[in-house]
Amino acid sequence: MTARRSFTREGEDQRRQDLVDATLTCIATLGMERTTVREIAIKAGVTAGLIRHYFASKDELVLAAYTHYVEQITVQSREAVDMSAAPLQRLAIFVRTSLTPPVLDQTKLSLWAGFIEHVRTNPAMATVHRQGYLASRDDATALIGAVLVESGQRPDAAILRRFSIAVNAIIDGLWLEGSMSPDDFESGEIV
Amino acid sequence: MTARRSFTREGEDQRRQDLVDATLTCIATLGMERTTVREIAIKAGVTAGLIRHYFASKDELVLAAYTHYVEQITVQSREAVDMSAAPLQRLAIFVRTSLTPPVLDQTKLSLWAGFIEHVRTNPAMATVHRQGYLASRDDATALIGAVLVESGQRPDAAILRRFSIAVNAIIDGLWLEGSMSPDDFESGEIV
DNA sequence: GCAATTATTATTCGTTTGTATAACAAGAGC
DNA sequence: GCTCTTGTTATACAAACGAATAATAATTGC
Repeated sequence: MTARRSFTREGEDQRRQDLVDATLTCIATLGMERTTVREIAIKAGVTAGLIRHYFASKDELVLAAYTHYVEQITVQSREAVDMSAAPLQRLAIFVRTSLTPPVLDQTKLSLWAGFIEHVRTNPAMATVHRQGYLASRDDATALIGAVLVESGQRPDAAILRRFSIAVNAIIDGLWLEGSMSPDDFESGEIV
Repeated sequence: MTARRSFTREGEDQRRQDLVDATLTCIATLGMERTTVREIAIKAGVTAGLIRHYFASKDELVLAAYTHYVEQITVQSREAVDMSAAPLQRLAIFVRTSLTPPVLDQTKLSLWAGFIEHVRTNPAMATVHRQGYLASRDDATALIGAVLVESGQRPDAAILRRFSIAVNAIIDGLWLEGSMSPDDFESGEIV
């Protein structure tokens, strides 16, 4: 009588990844408040109950999604940089990558904002965040150090630290403004 | 039988302000997700039903809270600046004010992040946000323009625009990093 | 092919949410 | 002191949430 939905069994890794992707899409488009397990399930093309089969709780799924998000960012920025040539050029590419789509994107901002609250209150989220941030700053520090060496200066640790913080801050700030009100800037003006 | 809570009648303006303040405190400490009308009511020292007597919906209360928040920021930064002397010094104070407590504060970041989602999806919130942002940039533009004039340069509109965007971005970026991981910076290092 | 396994669907549960309504009591006007 | 207004409390309600359980069908191993 009650015609059941037909379904196919994906592999475990595939399903988990589908659910993580659906979660990220959901947070980015709807915001964290309206990201419910039912909405995630719809986006992933499954029913809500399945989520509990792969993740013990919604919080655990969100943590997995955040972890994937952070990893993706660091991997992407490294991939964009490492094959190129001169130090200054590498730094320029690093900046450009951070300030053009798909990194510069309004939905990415929503994603980021949605995670913030959890980062502040959930220790596991905080750990993931911290590691991602430090990795990103290490990358920036290495790039800047290479530029300084190239220009003949000796990379003093304190100065290097200040430079990398400043570069990171400028990128973050421009990213923030660019993502928040994209209509206020012409294409390419930010870079 | 049913001993009722005793209460006193505050004036209308006072009550509305109390509810707005309680809402801001709630979002800042608990995050937007856990900011419920009941929690707000507890923080304001009233029962949940009263909220509907002053605000047609929770969304309307959140909008009122955001409006108050934006106004407070612009007023505070203007108050800190306008009495002082030389243009360059005024700009320095403007920057310093933006990067020291109470503006630089972890809970302020939560507040800000909590509002973001609503700004993107709620037109009324978007309007308030846009006006606040433009006002802030106008202030920065005026300060920078004065500095340029003082240093003998003629304030070209395009250059001025770029400078003010850059200053705003740096402030925002440093504010972001300082608010997010306060332990990573020594006191005063950011400024 | 057939039986065992388990990934997936379907349904249910208790709680919490925003909102609506009813009951009451504090303060104002006379 | 009494009545009237309305700010405030208390209760109720439907919807939605995360989670738990039961039922079923797709796949695997033989």
